[in-house]
Amino acid sequence: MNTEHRSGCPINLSLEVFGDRWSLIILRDMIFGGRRHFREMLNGSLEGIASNILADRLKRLMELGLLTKADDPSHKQKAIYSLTEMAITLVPIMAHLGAWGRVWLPVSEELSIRAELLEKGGQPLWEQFMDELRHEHLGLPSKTPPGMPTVRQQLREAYEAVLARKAEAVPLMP
Amino acid sequence: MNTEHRSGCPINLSLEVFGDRWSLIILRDMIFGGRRHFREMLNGSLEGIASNILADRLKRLMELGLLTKADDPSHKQKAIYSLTEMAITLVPIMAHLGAWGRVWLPVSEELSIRAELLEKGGQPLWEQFMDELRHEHLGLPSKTPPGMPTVRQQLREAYEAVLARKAEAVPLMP
DNA sequence: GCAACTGATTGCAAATTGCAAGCAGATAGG
DNA sequence: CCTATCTGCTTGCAATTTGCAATCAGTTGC
Repeated sequence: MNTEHRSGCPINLSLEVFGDRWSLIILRDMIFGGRRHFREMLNGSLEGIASNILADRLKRLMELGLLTKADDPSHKQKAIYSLTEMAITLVPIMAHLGAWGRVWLPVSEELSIRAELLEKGGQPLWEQFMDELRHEHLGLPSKTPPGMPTVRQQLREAYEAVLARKAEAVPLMP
Repeated sequence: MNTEHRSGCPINLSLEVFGDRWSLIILRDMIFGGRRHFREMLNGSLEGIASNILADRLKRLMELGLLTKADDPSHKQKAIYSLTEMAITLVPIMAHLGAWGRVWLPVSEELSIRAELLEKGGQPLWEQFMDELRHEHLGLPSKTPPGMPTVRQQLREAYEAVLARKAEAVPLMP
């Protein structure tokens, strides 16, 4: 890991970690999209990341301690990437970034519904989400009751509801 | 302003605004360091920004609507840069970034004391700080009582207290 | 007059990015 | 088997961005 830092300022050091155009996008897809494999991230990315950049950033994020990599038992060449606690605690920052972008930037409705939900849910929802991520990526026991819908499910359903409503309002095949 | 976006996702759009190594550093120095002039930012920057990059980013941040520029009456070639409301509402994000960096990255004590104070103060302190920034940069009437120390003063005093304590513990000139 | 200061700009080498193609090994279907 | 597809990842190359030093013209204080 690179130990040359521009300064010891917390904001600067945070920027050195994900102050580029791709690192946070990758983490976003892992956190909110549940992606764990190279191809999933490569093909599922809305923004169209290039494979060499993805490989480079995954390596870098591992060196920085935000991700770990393990073999996937289902396929000998498949690797599963997991978030570390360090990355999971980015959830509040993601929520704030989304909330800020929703106010000031030309977001699309279907892609911003998740940010809206996350903003309205506030700290308690973020805590529940981080708990779920710890269960999913670190194998910790989840505190979420079995019957309760997961945060990712809630986000997904809200997203699909918007899509359905838009499809009805402006039908592609009347 | 560039209108080509990679996607309408709020997080992506936010990253397109300050997903680089310098934009947020400049805003940090303006917000927390109170810098308003080109030279102040150029020479005062801990991280050593180059003048062409600074000029480019100031221009870009103006085009994006985060900064405005006005003539300084005291010097015909001097320009004063002001934060817009859009930039002022980044304070909570800065606070979270600082808090995260303080936990996970090798921050220096004297530079992280401000992040610690901002974290402990929470939303109420951020609101007061944003109110002060609106007064300073937008000319709005401040709601802060006259006798009350400003947030920037508090941050500055805490920073200097740490410096003084460290100087005593490890004196340069015994 | 002149040095210091103002917000920049320029030229150039180095690093980073984006894109397409290609890689070897693993697996699935016929 | 045999081939087609999938796996994570690498390579080559052009285009862009960055970092650094030097420079600029106008302004100010002395």
